[in-house]
Amino acid sequence: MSTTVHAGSTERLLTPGEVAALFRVDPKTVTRWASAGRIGSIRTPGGHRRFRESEVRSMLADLTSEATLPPARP
Amino acid sequence: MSTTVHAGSTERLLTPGEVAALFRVDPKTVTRWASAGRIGSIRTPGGHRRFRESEVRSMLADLTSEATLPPARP
DNA sequence: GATCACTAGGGTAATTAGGGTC
DNA sequence: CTTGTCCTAATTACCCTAGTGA
Repeated sequence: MSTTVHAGSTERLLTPGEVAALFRVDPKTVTRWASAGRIGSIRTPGGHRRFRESEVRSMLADLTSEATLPPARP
Repeated sequence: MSTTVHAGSTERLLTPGEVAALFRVDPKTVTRWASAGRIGSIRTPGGHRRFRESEVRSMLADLTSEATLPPARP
């Protein structure tokens, strides 16, 4: 089947180990995220998982979103 | 110059426990710093926090220059 | 065809988050 | 006002063996 895999697939896929290194977690944890549906995953014919780099980077963009810097007073 | 954050994915991350060990405080205290916006943090999909090593080192450097600087001698 | 690194899967400890209190 | 400690629930880390990927 020649599907339209040519257009938007310039997307780089990351392995569980690579994603784990970016988040500073164990590769098994990344697998658990995929099983829980917290992160999109693509399975190889053999059952291994691959993750979209753009999606992973979007999650990492959550920098300093804890507090909304209140008016600093001296 | 200031630290630019546009390529931050290659940044090494530290766990709350590691940061706590560096500052000699309780991990709970590190969590409070993050909640107060005193330190930047990245959240894993599971809700756990990760901290940038470079930022932590900068804060540690500030502590060193706080009172450990004797009169500079020529 | 054979080798090596990585991954899936399950099960059990260790960390962390969150609130409340001193 | 900041820190340390109490609790419970959730998330994560490390153990193993077999299969997949390159």
